Amino acid sequence: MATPESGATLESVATVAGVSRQTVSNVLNAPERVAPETRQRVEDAIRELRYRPNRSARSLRTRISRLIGYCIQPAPAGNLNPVLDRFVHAVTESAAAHGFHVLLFTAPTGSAGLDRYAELLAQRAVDGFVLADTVVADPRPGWLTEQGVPFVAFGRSWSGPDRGHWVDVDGAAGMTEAVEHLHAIGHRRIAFIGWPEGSGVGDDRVAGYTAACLRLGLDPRVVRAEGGAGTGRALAAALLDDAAEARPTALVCVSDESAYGALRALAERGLRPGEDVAVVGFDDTPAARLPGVDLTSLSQPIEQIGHESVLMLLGLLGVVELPPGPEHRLLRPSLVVRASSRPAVPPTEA
Amino acid sequence: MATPESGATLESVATVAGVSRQTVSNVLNAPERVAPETRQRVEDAIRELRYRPNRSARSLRTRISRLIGYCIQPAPAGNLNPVLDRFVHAVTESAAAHGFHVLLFTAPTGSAGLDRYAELLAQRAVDGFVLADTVVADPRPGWLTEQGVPFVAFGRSWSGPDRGHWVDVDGAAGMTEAVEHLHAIGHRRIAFIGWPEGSGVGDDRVAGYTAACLRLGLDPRVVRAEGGAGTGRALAAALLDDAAEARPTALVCVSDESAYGALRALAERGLRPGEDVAVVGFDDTPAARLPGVDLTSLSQPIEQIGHESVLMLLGLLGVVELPPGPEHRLLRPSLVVRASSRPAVPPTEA
DNA sequence: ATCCCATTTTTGAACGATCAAAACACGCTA
DNA sequence: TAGCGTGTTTTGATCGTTCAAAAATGGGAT
Repeated sequence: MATPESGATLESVATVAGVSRQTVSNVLNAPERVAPETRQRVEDAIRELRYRPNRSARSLRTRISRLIGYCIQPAPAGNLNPVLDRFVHAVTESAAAHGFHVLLFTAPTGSAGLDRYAELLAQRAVDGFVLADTVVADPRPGWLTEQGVPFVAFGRSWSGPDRGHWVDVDGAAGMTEAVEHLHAIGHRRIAFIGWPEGSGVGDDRVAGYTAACLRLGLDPRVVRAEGGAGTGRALAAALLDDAAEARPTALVCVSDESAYGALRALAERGLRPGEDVAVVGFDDTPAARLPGVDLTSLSQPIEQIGHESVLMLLGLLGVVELPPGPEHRLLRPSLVVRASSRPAVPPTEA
Repeated sequence: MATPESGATLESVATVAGVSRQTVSNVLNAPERVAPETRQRVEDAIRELRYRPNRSARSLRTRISRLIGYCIQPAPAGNLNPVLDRFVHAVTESAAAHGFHVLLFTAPTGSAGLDRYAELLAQRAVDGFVLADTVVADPRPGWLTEQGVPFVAFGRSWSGPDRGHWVDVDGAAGMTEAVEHLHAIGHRRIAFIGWPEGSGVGDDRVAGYTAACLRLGLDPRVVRAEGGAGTGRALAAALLDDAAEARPTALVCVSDESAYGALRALAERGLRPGEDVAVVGFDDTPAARLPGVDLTSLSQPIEQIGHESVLMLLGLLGVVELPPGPEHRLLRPSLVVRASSRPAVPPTEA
């Protein structure tokens, strides 16, 4: 019948191979200690019985669960950010390569959610955490550091001391690249549509834009407001309704969402994206590549971030040797040029 | 210092409370067997020591891991389906209410991925599975049933015998509601933009559309092709370029993606959605509610599906008593009416 | 033949919980 | 007083693995 016979244990494998428990265990955990011939016999028995070590038993003895905790925040309604989706996938995949799995849980945001982390630790359900959705003044990095819990965050801690290990995207570098691209195809009046000061991520991106402008001898022009597509539309509208000689020929947006708003503002004025006014977003959301949208955007190397986060965490856990680098990694986003900034009939320059 | 003192065990709690291990265990698992006064003393000790049962130890003894396996498929590039995101969240939340957590893993699609499921089972890492992304001829329900593994699928098995427990959305009912809505606001020539025959989900939706048309005395008109937004645009274009008296006044689309394509076809012809031609989609993706899109769509009760899936699975596991219902639940989507089908200046009818 | 050392294998104990059954306490009846 | 039944608590065994230390094995040197 060849049922999977999930009842195989170390003991039963040992019996079949004619050795003791511990020898089987050694074949799995320290093969070099076992004589080659014995090893072969044991491996055959393992295959024959389809043996897999029982996770709970192993975890009980070693105090390592081989599980990584990952908290999914309640997604705000109408959120079209599939970035975290890809991130989770990458984390899961990278973890699997080392026999680890991801344990999902939910928790309220802010310090109210710390209980859930504490609970999992007390139960010894996880060995460490990967944090995403980190926000300004996030209590988690500090708390976890205090507790001595291994963790890696996707996103710097923007306020307070920079505690713990993290991997992040260099938003400033990305925006600089965007400005340089626009400059290269002829644009000279490039404005920035951003968020209010105080959001770490937003400030980082503005900084990259401003630096690039200054370096290229352009006047930085930044407008800011709280919000998504709706706000982007309003901010863009104001810029586009400027007198013709002051009106920007290119809009760099802090996010794809703002950029969608900006595109709408263009459409309402009969302006063609890419031809009359260039638009660049950030995140490279799936909608950006839809026909008829075709938004130039900065793509985050999400898969790599997930991979590096896991590697860093496994390093902290002593599962792999920690690469010699620093406690953090800053990865560059890559500019994906589409129609919204391409054809570049270069605007006539004053 | 009040460190979390994660070293508390049954034994240490017992010592503090002046009772034996087993009594503490009983307080947790069968409180009615313990004298009220003793119980109080034990509960105090538990609080004082911040004791939480060690998951591995418990799981080793009881053979229940309190983990639910969930496989995330490699998302196809450019996938803008946030439905599964919400589903995972709902599953995680519902599971937490019963002390369960979700274990994420990845696996290739098709029968090549079954190994990963087998591996987790052999390790006794999970108690059962929640399946999503079920497709036609999905090998998983059959295999899991054969193995006697508890599982619940989001989505019927459309081909072969209907094996196992599932929760699904009644696509036919949704489409019927869409047609009735369009009929009520005056439309008489309602066409359907669908997928080729053979996709269970697509066929279900067409069936609902056709049934409604016949009941209302309308001529069903179905066009089909493989694909997403691009295809939707092409199919809609063909319909809209019909002679005026044959041209449909409303388009019911098998998915929001097709609907976005259809909207684009309208725009290219200077037709206003909702006023000249009504459009209805399916899924209520976030983009549907964007200003300037405003697509009427059928919203799937994802949270409820997640919740019911977990409940059903826990029933199979004997954790909660199985509700008396059948092996499956079919939930109705709800129609969210937006501008693309609203103002209904009713088209003049022949 | 004896002893020593390095290599390989085996034996008890432990991880922290629950199960099954035994022991204890107490009031009631015969 | 012995015996019984009910309610409460404790004791020993066990789940499947790994750790630590002990035991066996096999040469080579003395």
